[in-house]
Amino acid sequence: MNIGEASKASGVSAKMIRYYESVGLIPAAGRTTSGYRLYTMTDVQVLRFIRRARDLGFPVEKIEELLALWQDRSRQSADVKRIALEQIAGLETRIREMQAMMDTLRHLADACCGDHRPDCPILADLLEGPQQVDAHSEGGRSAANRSGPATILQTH
Amino acid sequence: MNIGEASKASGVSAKMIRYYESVGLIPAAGRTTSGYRLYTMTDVQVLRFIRRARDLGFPVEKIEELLALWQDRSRQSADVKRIALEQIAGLETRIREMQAMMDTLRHLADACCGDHRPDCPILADLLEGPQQVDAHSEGGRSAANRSGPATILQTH
DNA sequence: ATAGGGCTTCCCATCATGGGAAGGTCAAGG
DNA sequence: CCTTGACCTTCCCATGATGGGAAGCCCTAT
Repeated sequence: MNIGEASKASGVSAKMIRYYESVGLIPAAGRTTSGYRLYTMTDVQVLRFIRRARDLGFPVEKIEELLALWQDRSRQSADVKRIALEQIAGLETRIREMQAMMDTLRHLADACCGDHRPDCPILADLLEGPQQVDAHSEGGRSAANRSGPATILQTH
Repeated sequence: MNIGEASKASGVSAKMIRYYESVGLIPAAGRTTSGYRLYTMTDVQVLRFIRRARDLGFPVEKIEELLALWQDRSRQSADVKRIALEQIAGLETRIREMQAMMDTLRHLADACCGDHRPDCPILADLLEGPQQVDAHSEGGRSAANRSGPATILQTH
């Protein structure tokens, strides 16, 4: 099977298959005499494994561990579960951070009348920083590390 | 004010201040005869604006728009609100995607006994793909584009 | 004068992914 | 046999925001 067919069969782009090979996530594929990579159904299975793990947000580094465990017949399911739980925890953290941003933004957007006038509490907040506007509504400004050294997180 | 002081006063690292200048988010700072950048309190205010917007997850591109609106006295608050709502929508989407991943993972982790034995439903799922295990529990496998061309998203 | 800390620019790395160029290969049809 | 088009190869570049670090200049206090 050429790389294009393996790509279609696995849902992993040819570009990424080469990349995974280059970083050692998968072993170097066999080659034809003319240099074309060759794949077997087993290789495709591995690629599908990788794609599914990526779909669950696992970074390549973790997928390496997962693949190793998969190929280790004497693995302990506890090891797999630990990796999954770590991934869950990471996702949870990032979700919480984004949720905090969203809450703050909603708060601000709600306060902005959004008409032709220039006055805007959103800009005011960005300019002057978090004001204690409203004490009862869940602390007013819990969101997004609004005070302190701000671990800014990747949102793109 | 040197860049170090501006950095401390604004909470933006010197590295990032130079970067923001290089990409045109802020105008080139004044310089001493020896080439040191110089900042005023106004510059620091802009940097703080940027930092707060980053804390809310706005990409630099959007911050450019926000800064332009801020400096436009004839702005319409509707424009600011639109940008904020777009940001909220983007956050919402990413949160939903991650939530779907998390739900799937939790499902799998719950099914994994996590002991010394090698049998592991997590690995089984990654290998064989989404099985219709359980019809009643919210569709069993709604998560993470588990079928179809999978727009894989950045989670790091 | 010298030491130490701050500043400058420039390059590199991240993480996973795509785009594209330049060139070799293969299969089908004229 | 040769051309065409689809496929493959490698290599370089870009993304986005950030940090690390090197080499070298500047400033201030001892």
